[in-house]
Amino acid sequence: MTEPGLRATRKLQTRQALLDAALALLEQQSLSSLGLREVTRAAGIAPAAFYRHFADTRELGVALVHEALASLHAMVADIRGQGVATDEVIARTVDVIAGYVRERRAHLRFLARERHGGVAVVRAAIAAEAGQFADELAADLATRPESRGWSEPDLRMLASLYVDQAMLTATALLEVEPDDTAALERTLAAARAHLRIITLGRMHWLDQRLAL
Amino acid sequence: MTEPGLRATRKLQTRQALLDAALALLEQQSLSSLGLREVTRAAGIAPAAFYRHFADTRELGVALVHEALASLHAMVADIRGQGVATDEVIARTVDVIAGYVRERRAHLRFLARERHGGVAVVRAAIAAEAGQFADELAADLATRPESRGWSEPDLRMLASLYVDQAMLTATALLEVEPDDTAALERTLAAARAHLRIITLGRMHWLDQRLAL
DNA sequence: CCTTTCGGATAACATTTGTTCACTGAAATC
DNA sequence: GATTTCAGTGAACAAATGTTATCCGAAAGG
Repeated sequence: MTEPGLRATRKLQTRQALLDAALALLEQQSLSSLGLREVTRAAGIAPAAFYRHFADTRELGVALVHEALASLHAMVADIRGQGVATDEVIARTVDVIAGYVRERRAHLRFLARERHGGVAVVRAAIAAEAGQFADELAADLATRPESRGWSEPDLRMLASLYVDQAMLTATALLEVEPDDTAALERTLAAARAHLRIITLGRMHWLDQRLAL
Repeated sequence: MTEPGLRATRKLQTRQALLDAALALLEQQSLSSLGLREVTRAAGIAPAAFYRHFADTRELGVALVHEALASLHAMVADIRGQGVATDEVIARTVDVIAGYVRERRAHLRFLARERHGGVAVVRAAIAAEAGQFADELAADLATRPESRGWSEPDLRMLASLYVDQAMLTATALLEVEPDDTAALERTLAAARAHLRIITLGRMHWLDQRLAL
């Protein structure tokens, strides 16, 4: 394994500057309207230098997807690592989401905006990562005692519901003004209630498959 | 009440041409990158004529929101109008959503894209309409026998969960190729399962408020 | 130490953009 | 029937865009 090299690290620095500048600009617009010159101007480099790192703003968008989800992976691993009781899981999950919204607001806004945005490759990148998340969660759910009797596809289905719901909670939190504590608590309460309904449904999934 | 007038109807026609052209263009990009000239070109009128109808492309976006949701209101009223048994509701709901995706694909894609998109006024317009939907649904749920014992805020919470889930199902269907029947059926099955979990959770909401 | 590599700067280009202004001609008003 | 209203045209503008080619200088490699 070789050293990074001085030139390579400098290159990574300006690449990061481009990503940071783009992320800041994307709080007020979407990727398909993000201009190449706009980004280089904000990053403090010449327009032509952009091509040393990305061919497109679309390609830059894909890089942002991976950057945004790298930190999220670690965070989720944190929850499922420690074995918590079921009644704590809901509270802890919502707290973790809220913390992520607080700390990585720009990243999350980008994901929410581009998940159904105008750039196909970015949509695909996000969908792939979200699917992987659901896979990981399904594998984790399979180890829990509550999942006795659950088929593998059903667990995957449940996991995707949780992932979707987490994303929904996160985007709802994005709409809340960060210092509006009343609205924040209202949103958090709704998120907890939604999770509780899903958990209740999960508990009774095997009760009466045909009776419903 | 006066007649529409010949000139007024002609104006409405070109306005509609602008909306149609914009909607077509927005299948491959998002509103914040939609150009005024681009729209007028596709609609077949001079760029300057745009200002006779909208001040902005943002304003055009808001008009599109209302156009998209007008037809949806009628559709939802259709479901809740006829009293169907609970076990049919899930199947019918998913069918209606699937039908809407088939018939109003472009409108729905626009809504999904701009719900968290880069244009604040459009986001606000969509959020307002979605909230109204949840209100209507909550009022409808209150009349049903299954809702005995539910508080009003809890019904509102449940309604918003249903609305969110419907939107999620619709956007999932948008990602499916229209002629890929296998993928379509897979997506529909997942949607039905998700709805069933929520419905099960709803049935047991009052069971054990504190036990969870 | 000399040569190659390569991230970045500078300058120029053809296009496209939003907005304005004065205009035209047909519908509406009196 | 004369006059006013007004949706749409055509031309012009300054500004901004993506992309290319050429050059510079420092790091990397021999």
